[in-house]
Amino acid sequence: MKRSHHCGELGLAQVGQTVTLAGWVASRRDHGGVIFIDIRDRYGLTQIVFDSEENAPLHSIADRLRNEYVMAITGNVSVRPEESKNPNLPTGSIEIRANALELLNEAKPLPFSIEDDVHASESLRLEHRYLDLRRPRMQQLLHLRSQVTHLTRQYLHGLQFMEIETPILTKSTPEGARDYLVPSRVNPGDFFALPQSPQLFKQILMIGGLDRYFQIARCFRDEDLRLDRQPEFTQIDLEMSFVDREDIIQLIEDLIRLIFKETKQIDLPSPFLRLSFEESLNRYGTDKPDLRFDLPLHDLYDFAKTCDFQVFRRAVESNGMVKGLVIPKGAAFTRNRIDNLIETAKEFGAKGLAWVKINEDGQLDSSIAKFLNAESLRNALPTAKPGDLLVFVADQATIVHQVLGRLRLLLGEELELVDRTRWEPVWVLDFPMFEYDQTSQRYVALHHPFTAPHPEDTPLLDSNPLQAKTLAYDLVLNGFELGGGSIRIHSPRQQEKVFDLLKIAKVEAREKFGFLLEALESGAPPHGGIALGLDRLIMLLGQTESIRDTIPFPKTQKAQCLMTHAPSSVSPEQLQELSIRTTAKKPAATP
RNA sequence: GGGGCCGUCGUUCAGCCAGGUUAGGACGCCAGAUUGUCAAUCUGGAAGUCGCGGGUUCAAAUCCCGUCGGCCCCGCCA
Repeated sequence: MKRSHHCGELGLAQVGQTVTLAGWVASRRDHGGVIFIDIRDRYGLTQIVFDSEENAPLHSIADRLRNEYVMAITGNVSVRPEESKNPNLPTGSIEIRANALELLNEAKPLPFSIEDDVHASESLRLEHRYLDLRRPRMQQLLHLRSQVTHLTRQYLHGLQFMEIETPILTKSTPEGARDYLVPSRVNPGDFFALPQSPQLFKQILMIGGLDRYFQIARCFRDEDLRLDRQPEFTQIDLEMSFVDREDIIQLIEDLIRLIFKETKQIDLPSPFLRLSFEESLNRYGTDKPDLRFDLPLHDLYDFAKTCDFQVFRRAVESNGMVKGLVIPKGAAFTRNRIDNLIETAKEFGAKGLAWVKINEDGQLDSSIAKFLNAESLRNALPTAKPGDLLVFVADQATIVHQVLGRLRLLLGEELELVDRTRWEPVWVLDFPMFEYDQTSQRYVALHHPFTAPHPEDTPLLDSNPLQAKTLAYDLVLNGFELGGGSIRIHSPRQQEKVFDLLKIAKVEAREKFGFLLEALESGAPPHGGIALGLDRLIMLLGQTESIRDTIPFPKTQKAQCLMTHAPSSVSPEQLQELSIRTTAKKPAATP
């Protein structure tokens, strides 16, 4: 029995036809003389009727059907009695009156039932992912993912991009994330690394004259997991020659707008908003701002400089800052709630959190009342209204931004300031080239060491590297970093200078990136590119709360696969063949 | 490496704070009934070493310590 239709397509138009459907028993309602079976496949549900008066032998076979049995049925498409139509089901105005049934497979009782509002815990779902994947919601997300990669390929192919694969077994590089290592059997003691990104290879491709490259690239980073972070993830990775920053921004904006329009009928703004790194940090305390709500950080430098509150004055006098949030209707917060807010601020790294309530009558109620001059506070925060709560953090800039940036997000959620129907893409531009790392006493690249500086900032590499800005760009959507890229350095002299500044010794640079430096000396075109996090894009587009829902077989927070139980120990023979001895306490697997 | 929440029939929860009945509900499962359901219904039934180990106690799901696992966060993620 071969299926003639799928389970989501039959309607009144097919009434009278004999059809064959195949799928899983989604639900079974046994009324004695008549049995209703919902048959499910990827496309939908269709109700099958087994009537003992019409076909007694078949009815008694159907009596054996249980949830998730796999079957094929043949029958006639019939109009349902008017009062039995189901408006909630796309196929709800018809049913199939069965006249043949082939039981293709049985299923034992399941650990959880296949339904969209899952009651099962996520670990149970991951352990039995094959069942979880039968849920329409999971299938919908994977379909969305497939649609997005298809649109991307179509769009980029249309623009003369070539899809090119880069190695999965590659070279470990210093800096950046921890590498996943793969031992080389034929080179005892040597290791491949799985790529954190195809960065170097795509630059080499440009030098190779391939001009426009893209790849739906799997990337690996051996770092701890988060809600939006998996150790293996997928990037829409591309690189172009003879382009400037604007070309790439345009190209990506068009792609993202196309994806949102085609898959969700959402019109994203054109052009996307842009913020400099500095503006973003000053206003939102982060370089990945969620712009679905306002609640900006207010600078209180002038107020702090002249106020009587020592903590504030000392902060600005020692190169720190004082910033605050104006929390709408916050004056109604109980003392307890404010205390909790202070605790949270401390957890985020603040030494404390000063607060001022502006009561409805305009009177101030504050933890620092005796130091406050109401007049100068009003001047400093003209937008603050009666009924608001002001909170302040005084510290070094990084702390102030981190604490207030996170409080902003927290309050945005708690006070339901976030408009979930809004989509706020924003480019964050002009990142500094370097940060100074106190622990290692050296500069570190904010983006990566191949990022080109602004042409007008090039002299700063010699005079004041921390002031130099790059031609990097991050695309942020609703507070999630969707991707980032840059125009790359194509001059070998400039690349060496950056390695020098990063204190990557010449020998080391030659050893790790020698092929790149050499390639740069062989006629490298100006080039640049970007990588977009596909999983996060699907997570946002699909409006699901975890990146794991967008990946068919994700890892748990301990980077394990609950279904296959990977990673696992291997036999001593395997290890010996690879010239590897482990110091782990765990015994090796027995063969 | 650190902080927080959680772990009880197949599943999901209650019980734990204040130790003491036969550890209870719902869904699922099994059997029977049932010709218009679509969360079908009705009747009956089976099902739990309370994550694991140790301790306190006359007595531990409950209190204490450790450990394992899941999730969220910090660090980390150029």
